[in-house]
Formats: sequence, structure tokens, C-alpha cells
Amino acid sequence: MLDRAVIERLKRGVERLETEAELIERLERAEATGRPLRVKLGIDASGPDIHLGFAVVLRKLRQFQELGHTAVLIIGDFTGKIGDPTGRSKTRPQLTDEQVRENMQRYREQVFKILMPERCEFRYNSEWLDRLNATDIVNLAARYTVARLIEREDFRKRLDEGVPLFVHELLYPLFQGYDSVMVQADVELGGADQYWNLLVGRELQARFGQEPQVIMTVPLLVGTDGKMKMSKSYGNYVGISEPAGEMFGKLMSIPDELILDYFRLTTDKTDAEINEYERRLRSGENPRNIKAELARAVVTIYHSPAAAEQAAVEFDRVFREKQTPAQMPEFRIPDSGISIVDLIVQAGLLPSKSEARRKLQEGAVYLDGVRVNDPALVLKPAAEPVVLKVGKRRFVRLTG
RNA sequence: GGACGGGUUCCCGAGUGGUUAAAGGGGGCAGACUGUAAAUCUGCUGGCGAACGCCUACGGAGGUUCGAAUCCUUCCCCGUCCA
Repeated sequence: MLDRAVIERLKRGVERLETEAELIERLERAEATGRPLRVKLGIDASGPDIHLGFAVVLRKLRQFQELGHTAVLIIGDFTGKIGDPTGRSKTRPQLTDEQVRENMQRYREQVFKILMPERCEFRYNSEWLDRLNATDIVNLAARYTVARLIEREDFRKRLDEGVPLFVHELLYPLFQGYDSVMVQADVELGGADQYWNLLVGRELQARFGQEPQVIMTVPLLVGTDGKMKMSKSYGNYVGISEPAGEMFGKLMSIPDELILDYFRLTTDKTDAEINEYERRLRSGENPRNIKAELARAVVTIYHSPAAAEQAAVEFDRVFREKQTPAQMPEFRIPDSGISIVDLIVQAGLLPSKSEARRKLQEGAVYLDGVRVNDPALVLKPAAEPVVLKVGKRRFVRLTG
């Protein structure tokens, strides 16, 4: 008999589970027969970075691996080329084979920060989708109705608002569902926004005579902007491979209201620990401190406790005490001297000279802590290095 | 195939001959403040130039005009309805 604690652990942090009874049945069968479950997870190949939002579902997948099951990662190289319409009001750019391969190279390394490599199976869905001919596609399309397809909220919305919706986008969920058929998934995981897609897979499997997959979705993590879901395309994400300092800083920039959600979704903190954080927040303790603990916990997972400690110290040093960072890039001033405006651009602190002039005017530029306003200022090489600061977080050490 | 509507700066969206680098919002950045790269308030937000200024930009290409995002021609694309 299956240990109740196992189910509870798998269910923890899960938003929707269809269905619990089926999951228990499969787990028990796996235990009895010794055949591990095949747990599918689709990967978006549009960018090379894995962020904390996606890590939520990867961590869930890891739990299955720890129970001896197999992670089946579907790299959507075929569907990536089509463009995934999920949650977008517009058509996504399409990717080339080249881009997909490059992205995947880096992806693999990052995935193993969370998953156990020996229990992973990577599959490119072009493996089977590229081989479908017109007959196959019609045959697949004949197993699902248009009414069911356009039930999906974002399709519905685009139709209602007169925003273009292309036929190939309608096909996408079908192909994604077909992936489940091809890999014979027992369980499929996904973010909350994937729920509808996962259901399509479940139904298609049934229509292809397979036992329908169990589906589990985890909540979407809100991005650092506090508004939209964390996503590469919104630029509001924290990548799991980012340097510790960067990761720490981004986590400190999330709105205070998100602190508890982040603890729940991105760390291993227990319910009891999270309740304690909640109590402290309510008692009026400075949210900053609790957020710093969050940032530390997350950096510890992807780097190390030492790196987290260092990032925390550095953060206080730069943003609280307004001192200069321990490490910063260097820029050598040419012997002939250089204007402050050119310097800012050449050192890569700002993208254009116009922008540099504006920032000078706004009082955002400091040399060794002294505000500089004069755009005509020319710097000569000096014996002592000088620290140039633009805004709160851009520093460069100037050498002679 | 036809009728009508539409394509504007990073995004959304106003603008129907000069006062328009183009309202407003979003996003981003900066400043102030702060217990944080939270929140709040304020400012800035195409490029080059010290500066008068110059260049680039309103789907593409031509044209009218002293002058066009705004008018004309043509092409491309999107939507709605009809067939």
C-alpha cells in the first residue's frame, strides 16, 4: 500500500490535479510492477534561460524522480517553430532549427541544477511531428472539434477582439497533445496556464486508445514586476543561472506583497516556517529583512550558502550604506583624456550619448561619490582609480 | 471575389496638410523619500551635436505641395460583413 505521505508531498503546492484517484492508482501499480511512471514536461525552446517560475514545475518533477520515476522532457523544437500562442495576444516569433539547438545546449546544463540527470529522457518532438504527412495530420485533427479548441480563453478573446488567430496556432495544442500519445505519458506536469493544453493531451490519448495521463498544474509565479507571470518575454524574470548578486538583487526588487508567494513556490520552506514569516510580516517587522531571507534562501539553492551570505553583505553595502561594490568592471582612460559623455557610453553604462547627457542632467552621475552635472567635463588619466557611478547600480572603476 | 474599417514611436493608443520627435496610458530609466533594486511622489524616455541645429521615424514604393503621419496613386498585410 502506498504511503499517504508520498501523495501528500506530491500534492503540495499543486493547483489542479486530474485526478487524484488515478494518480494513486498509477503510483501503486508502478510500485507493484517496478515499472517507473513516465512523467512528461514540455519545454519551451524559445530562450536559453530557465527562470524561477519554470523552476516551480521542475522542482515538482524532481519529486517524482526521487520516487524513482522517469522525467520525460519534451523539447518543443517543432512546436517552437510554430510559436506557442499561450497567454499571448499576439503571434509569437517563429524559431529556426539553429536557434532551438543552441538554446537547448544551455538548457540542459541548467535543468540539471534541479533534475537528476540519470532519470531524465530528452525528446525533441520534431522526431515524430516532422514525419506526419497530410493524412496523419487530418487524422489527428479529426479527433478534436473546433468548438473544443476555441473554448480556450485566449483564443476566444482574440476572436472576439478581432485579433488575428492563425490556423497553425489552432493546431499547436493538438500537436502538444499528440506528444503525450507518442511518449506514452503517465503524468504530465505544467504551469497553471497549461491546464487546458494538458487536458487536450489527456483526451487525445484516450482517443488513441491509451490510458489518459494524469495532469498536475502548479501555480504561476508572478514576475519581479509584481504584475505579470514570470516570463522571458516580459523581462521580469530571475534566471536560475544568474550570478548570485544579480539573483539576490532581483529578489529584493519584488513587491513586498509577493514575499510569501515566493517562499511557497521557490524555496523548500515548510508550511510552519512560512507561517512564521507571515506572522513576522503582520507584526510590523520590516519586510526588507524577510525579503532578504527569501533572497538568501533562493540563492542558496542555486549557488551556495556562502554565495548567498556574500550577496547579502554586498547588497547591504551597496544599497543600504551606499558604498561601492567589492567587484566592478574597469575602464582605462586614454592618455588623451575622454569626455564624461563618451566615457559613460564606451564603458557600457548607458546605450547612447543623448541618454548620457540626460542622466547627467538628472543628477544620476557620480565620480567618487560626488555628483557631476557638466556634460563638457573631460577626464584625464589619474594616479588613483576613480569610481564612476550611474544611477543606483551601475559602477565602473576608472584607471589611468 | 465584393463592400467597409484598419496598419503610428519599446507596447497600447490619439492625431486627418505646418504650432508634431508626434497627446494619453503602459513599460523602462532617473531623482526625492525610504526600513528595500518594495511602496509613494516627481522628472525623463529616437540619434548626433557645446549650441542655433541636423538626421531618422508614422506598413512599402512613388507622387502632389514651399511644407505630409495627415492629400493622391500603387503594392503588401490585418479585421468585420457578404459571397
